[in-house]
Amino acid sequence: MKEFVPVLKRTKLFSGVGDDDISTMLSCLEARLLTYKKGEYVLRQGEHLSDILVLAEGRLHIQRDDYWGNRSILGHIGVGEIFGEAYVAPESGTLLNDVIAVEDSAVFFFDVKRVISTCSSACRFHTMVVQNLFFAISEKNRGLVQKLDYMSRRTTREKLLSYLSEEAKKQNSASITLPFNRQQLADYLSVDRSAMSNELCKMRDEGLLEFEKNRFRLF
Amino acid sequence: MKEFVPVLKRTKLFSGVGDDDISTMLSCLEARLLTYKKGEYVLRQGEHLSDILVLAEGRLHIQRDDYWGNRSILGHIGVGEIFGEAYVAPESGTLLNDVIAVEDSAVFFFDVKRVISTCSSACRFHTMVVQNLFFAISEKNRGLVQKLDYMSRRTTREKLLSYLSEEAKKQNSASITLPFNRQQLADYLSVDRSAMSNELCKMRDEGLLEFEKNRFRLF
DNA sequence: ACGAGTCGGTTGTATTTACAACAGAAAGGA
DNA sequence: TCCTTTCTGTTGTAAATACAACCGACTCGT
Repeated sequence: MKEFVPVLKRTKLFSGVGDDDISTMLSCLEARLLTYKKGEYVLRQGEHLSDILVLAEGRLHIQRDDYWGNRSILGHIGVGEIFGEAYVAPESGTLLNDVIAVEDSAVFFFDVKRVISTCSSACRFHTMVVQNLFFAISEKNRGLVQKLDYMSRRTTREKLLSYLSEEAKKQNSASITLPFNRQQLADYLSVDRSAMSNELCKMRDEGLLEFEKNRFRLF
Repeated sequence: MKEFVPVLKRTKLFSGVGDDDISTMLSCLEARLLTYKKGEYVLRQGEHLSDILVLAEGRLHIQRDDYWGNRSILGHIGVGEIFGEAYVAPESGTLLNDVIAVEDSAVFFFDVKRVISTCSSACRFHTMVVQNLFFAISEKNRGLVQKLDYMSRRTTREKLLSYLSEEAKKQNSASITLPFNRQQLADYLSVDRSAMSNELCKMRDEGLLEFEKNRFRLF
């Protein structure tokens, strides 16, 4: 478990906490480290959860199998990311998605009650971890609101424009580099890739923007 | 300010905290109470925010004016609700929406740094408030993920089915009562009302469900 | 240099949607 | 009761979308 302290140190959850203090907290929080082989389920839709999770090693997919068995991948979880935090409230409903290891992976489990109950003075940095957690969730929340904003637009063009103009605002420039290729962008905005590609070209022909690969410039 | 203690007592933020302790905490947290006339802005898109807000009195709209000045109402805030929590992280971006008073309103402002830094022993319940806040945001987070799930569907029918079946799961019955009328449901799912109405009737004719007003039964 | 695989753009068609306009039913107030 | 307003369903049309199929450019490993 100690071997992952350097990894934890770089996570949002333990940001600003020293190695020794992280080690101490792992015991204090009764952290558990579970490992998964490629293809195994880490979390299953419909379960209840009372732990905050942090990926220590490997890579995970967030996916959903709908009504008719169609599988869709909603997102990825990389090393150091926090997840599960949306389901740990006492009155919270069950998990809405599956989480699956796409590589051999290791996951830290922290009982949420221990995390948010500041304990004895032994953990000097416990308060900081609580704050880190709070801010991490807050930011995630904003990201979700943001995405909902894009997704609530009716047409592909509107979705693209709202996404691109927001990204331009964020990167503070009319020239922006997207973190997606076309397929990923289409997935993110929940539209058809070819229709989106088509729309992008129309917008370029109308002089609204230009692009090359994942670099865009807005006018 | 004290006059709103009974209101605060019933909020998620102060759930489980006694009247006297709430009064104490109002000072300790340096809470500010601001009032707004009908039509005034409480928050403006693009601003930064470092406070958690709780509506003490009145009613607010969350709205967005898009590119071309089209106004759309994204939601309502009722008495006792917490808002603003998605924007208070130090690295957080600016507000994504406007918040406007649709009635004369009163709003509590709590500086987030004070809220999540547990103070001296004077505030016995400070830890509980931090936990309350955490769980409130966690639940909000789940709600957003849920809505994203509906919205990521491509067709109106799929959106309806995912929403209705989830609601049936939540209400633990095939007969469910929706908290929306048709227009509100259409707004929630970001689809056209008449198209949705049409689709609902088609689904009824196909024997997938039946409904009367906002009572639905799934088959 | 070769072939496999990935990526982005294009096209055509069937499906789905938005939008506008209208009508009947229900609710609520004067 | 009558009038107004709100809610819901219906229809037609123009617009937008999904989907499938295909093509060329590019990358990468051998």
